[in-house]
Amino acid sequence: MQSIRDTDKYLPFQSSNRVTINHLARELGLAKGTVSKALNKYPDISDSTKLRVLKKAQEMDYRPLAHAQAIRTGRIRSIGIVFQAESERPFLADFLAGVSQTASEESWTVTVATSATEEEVLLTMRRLIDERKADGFILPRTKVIDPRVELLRSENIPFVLFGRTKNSTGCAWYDILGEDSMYQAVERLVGLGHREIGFVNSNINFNFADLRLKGFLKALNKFGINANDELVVDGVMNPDQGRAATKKLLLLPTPPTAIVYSTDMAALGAYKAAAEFGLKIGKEISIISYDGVPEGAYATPPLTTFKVDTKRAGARLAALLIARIRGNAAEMLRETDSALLDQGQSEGLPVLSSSELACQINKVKKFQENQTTKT
Amino acid sequence: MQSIRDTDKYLPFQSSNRVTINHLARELGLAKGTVSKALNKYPDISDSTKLRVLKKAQEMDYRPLAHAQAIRTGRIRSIGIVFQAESERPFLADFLAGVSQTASEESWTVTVATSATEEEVLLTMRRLIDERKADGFILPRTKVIDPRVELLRSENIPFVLFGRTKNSTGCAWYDILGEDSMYQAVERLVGLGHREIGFVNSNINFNFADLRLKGFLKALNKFGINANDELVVDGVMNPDQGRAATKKLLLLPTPPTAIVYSTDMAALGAYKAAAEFGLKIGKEISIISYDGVPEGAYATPPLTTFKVDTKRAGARLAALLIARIRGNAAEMLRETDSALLDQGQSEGLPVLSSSELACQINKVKKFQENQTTKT
DNA sequence: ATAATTGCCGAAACCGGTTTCGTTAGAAAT
DNA sequence: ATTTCTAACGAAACCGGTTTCGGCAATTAT
Repeated sequence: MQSIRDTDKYLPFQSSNRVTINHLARELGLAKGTVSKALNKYPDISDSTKLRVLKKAQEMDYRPLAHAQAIRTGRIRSIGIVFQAESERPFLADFLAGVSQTASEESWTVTVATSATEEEVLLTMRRLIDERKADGFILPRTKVIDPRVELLRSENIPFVLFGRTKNSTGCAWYDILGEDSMYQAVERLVGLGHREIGFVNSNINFNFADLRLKGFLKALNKFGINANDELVVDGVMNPDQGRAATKKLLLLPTPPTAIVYSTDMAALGAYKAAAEFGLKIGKEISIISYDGVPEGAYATPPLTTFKVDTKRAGARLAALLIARIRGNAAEMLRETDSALLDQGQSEGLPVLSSSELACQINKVKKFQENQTTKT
Repeated sequence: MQSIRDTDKYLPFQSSNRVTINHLARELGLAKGTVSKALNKYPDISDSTKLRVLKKAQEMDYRPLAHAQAIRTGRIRSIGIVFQAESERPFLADFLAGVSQTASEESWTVTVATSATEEEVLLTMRRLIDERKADGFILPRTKVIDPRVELLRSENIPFVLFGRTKNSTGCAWYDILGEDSMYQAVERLVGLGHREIGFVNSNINFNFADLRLKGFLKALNKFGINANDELVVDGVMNPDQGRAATKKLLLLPTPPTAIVYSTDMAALGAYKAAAEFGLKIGKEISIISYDGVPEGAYATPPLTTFKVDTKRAGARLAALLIARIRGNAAEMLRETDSALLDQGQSEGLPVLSSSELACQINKVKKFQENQTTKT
């Protein structure tokens, strides 16, 4: 177990010429309690005194110590975010920029931590709660059933979800309607003439995966394409798995001429799978995905994807969380947004029918098998 | 100016079943001061009492409030990082993972903020200092002359640089020897037969840019290639500028057959420039760069780059900063590492000589000019 | 004119820790 | 036996804020 406190000696505490509330009070000839109340806009302080105090405070550049306030108020004005490492890479930078921008505007700060496993995430959150390093949490990557929500609910700590969840009582959230994007992706592909459309989904433990699948199926239904279980793969979280999933779909007797991916990370694997079969993306096989990670724009051909404004997401989440901590009801703090199509060149008219595609893939496969047996 | 405190009402402070030092003391039948001293390993507490207190503390799962300690000690056990938005995107995720991992292990936390401009960065740091939200700072992207260093030095706040700086008195740092990588890049290109080698550098305000240029020039000198000022461009910070810089180099009377880029972000622009001139990267034009951002691996052909272990960098920086805050001398806290070659396919034997390359580029240029005048 | 109310501020308690200083008991020294 | 140390702990001050409570003066109601 970690030691309760660092035992090492610290740098000598600088005598610190900080302006404290005592300095202010002395300078103003007021009791420090009065100064505090004036700054905190208590109703029992006259407007003239409030103004005088405020002016002096600015003049002396007084800023209260966050942790000195916290000891009484219990609030440190800090937003907590615990990331589970690796899995959320593409988001992070813009997301944090959004969060911390809003936080800064309100004189709040952002406390981040990363943990390798879900269990460690919970432990880290517990530590942050116990040490009061955060007043509330933003929870990225909501799961259908999310243990973090249970923890925070039981501890009565405010939180906001990035993504909806199954049991939403007491939950505030911000979410992008990924299911709509999946619907539009299918709509677009159908419009181009595709009829056999595959779907590569993420791990269905994540709530967004559940929703995106629903959006995909809804579109199939709408456009009179009967859903084929074989054309849906899930559990795909990275390019490697995306490559495998794509190959699996392409090796079907009736392969899809177009594939929708629930994330760019999965879709990036399609480029490698396509290359293995000698297929040109945007020609023999069309793909559309979701997220708008920068890697997609640098792939050849550029990936057509539904771009999420992650910075805005971070900003909104921070605002919602602060509102939540200030006592607004969770039910009033729910927002959604839409992802916007970022047109690349990874989808187009089907140049091959499904059976022609199967034929060509078979040819390449045979050829490759010959190659390997020869050597 | 931002209000000194939020005036809004907060959620009612939960009565909080936290175990405080008072509970512990009562349970043990000791004075709370004694308990505190035992936990902090004061010499005037007997070993048996220390042990008894420690056991009870673990048993009751006591964890001191960070900010309650801070009010007396002045230390909140938090590492501050202020990013300047946009410019440092590729690093962030892994970097933060490294920082926060080390921080967690020591029961520290990480406070991050982002600001748009350099000025705002300084203001944000000042706020974090004044409110004591951070005990020290990690400074990413060191400049040759860095105002953040001045600020922290004058305030006597501990800090660690990611990257060296000109005036290094009192500075601790961790850095990757980018100059060595630039040297090796040239060495590699010369080995392949290139003699006309360009260099696209970042903004020379950044210290790493200064060093990388030196490494590049050192290699030219070593391999008997005389440096040509026209072959060096600087101030390139993103793909767009990288494209422009690449075009500029390729349009020279004697264009380089290979170009070294100080960052991947710059090199990614080369793909577009090459496409415009109908040149294949890795064939007619060779490029090598530095950083190892994921976009590079998904470009076609994959970018050959010197990959930096950013997570390790973050981890080491956190460790160094904590050591610094604990009073170790800055001069003892200096580490460097090397980037490792991540072999792609963006460099190869020169298939065209410089003059042949110039010829081909001219042809394409003429053709394009005809096209535009026609329409 | 007196009583009740209100506006406004000071005094002091409080938050949960850390640190200083004093005290006591037992051991060692004389 | 008395004095002197010393080890080990308690009591209380302290850190920089917030919040409760009480009191005084001026206003309003009766």
